[in-house]
Amino acid sequence: MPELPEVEAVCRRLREQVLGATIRRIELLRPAIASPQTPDEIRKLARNASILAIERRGKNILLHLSNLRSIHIHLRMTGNLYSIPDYRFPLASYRALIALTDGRAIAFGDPRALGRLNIHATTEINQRLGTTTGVEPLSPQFDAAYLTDLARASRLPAKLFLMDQRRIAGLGNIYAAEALFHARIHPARRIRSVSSPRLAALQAAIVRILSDAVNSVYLTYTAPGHMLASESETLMVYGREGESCRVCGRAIRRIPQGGRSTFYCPRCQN
DNA sequence: AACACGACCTGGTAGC
DNA sequence: TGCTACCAGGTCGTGT
Repeated sequence: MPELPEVEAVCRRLREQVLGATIRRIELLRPAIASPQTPDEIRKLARNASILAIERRGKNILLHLSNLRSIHIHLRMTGNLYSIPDYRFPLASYRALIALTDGRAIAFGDPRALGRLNIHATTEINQRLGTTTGVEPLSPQFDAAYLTDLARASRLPAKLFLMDQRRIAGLGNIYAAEALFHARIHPARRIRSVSSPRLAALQAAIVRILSDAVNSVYLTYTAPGHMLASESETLMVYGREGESCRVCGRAIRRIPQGGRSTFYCPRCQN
């Protein structure tokens, strides 16, 4: 579910609420989310550690601990994290609880249970994420020239190119489709064949869409199952198959790409 | 090396 | 009502 803006919102909220807190115990209500690590292992690796920093990298969340280890969480499709005042009455969708010494807890809610929680040495995690997550699209490093270089080196269709976390980290199915609409690029078009001005427009669209979403999502992304409500009105193509394009009026189309649905306007995007 | 595809999970909804 | 089929914001492992 969550793409970069939602994950960023989760991190900001956690920073406000649990930065500096000490972990008393981690309870894995669904042990498989940590596999191959066991609940015992997870408990031992986090015991009595405090949360010194909370970092987002792409869609990954890192809780850096005082014991040189980090809790690595990926929300996948339906995950969410929020601090709760009392962990004695967990919801059925909770997959893990990080109990804090002050009595509160961080709940890892995830109806589909596809999310992940692991703990490793911080250096180890850094190493792994270094190879699996690419540039931060909201960092200064991500400019038109950077995107153009990436594009010229790829043979992928535009949509799949944007979804590849090793190149650009944080775009998912919704924002990739939206960015392509704003840059007027057909999602099936090979990214390397897109003109430089269009790539510059794409870079600008990515930054603008993600920035806007980070700000609006931060206000609304709280309870589980409550995500795109506020922005669904501003989506131009995602989830709008058969509805008319907000720019030209043509019917929005849906095509499969990489096993997922891609939405686009057949007139505006080419 | 660069794909496609199933697996991993649950819940909601459309259609019969 | 109840069943089935399909869909969902992500990633990984395996196969061609």
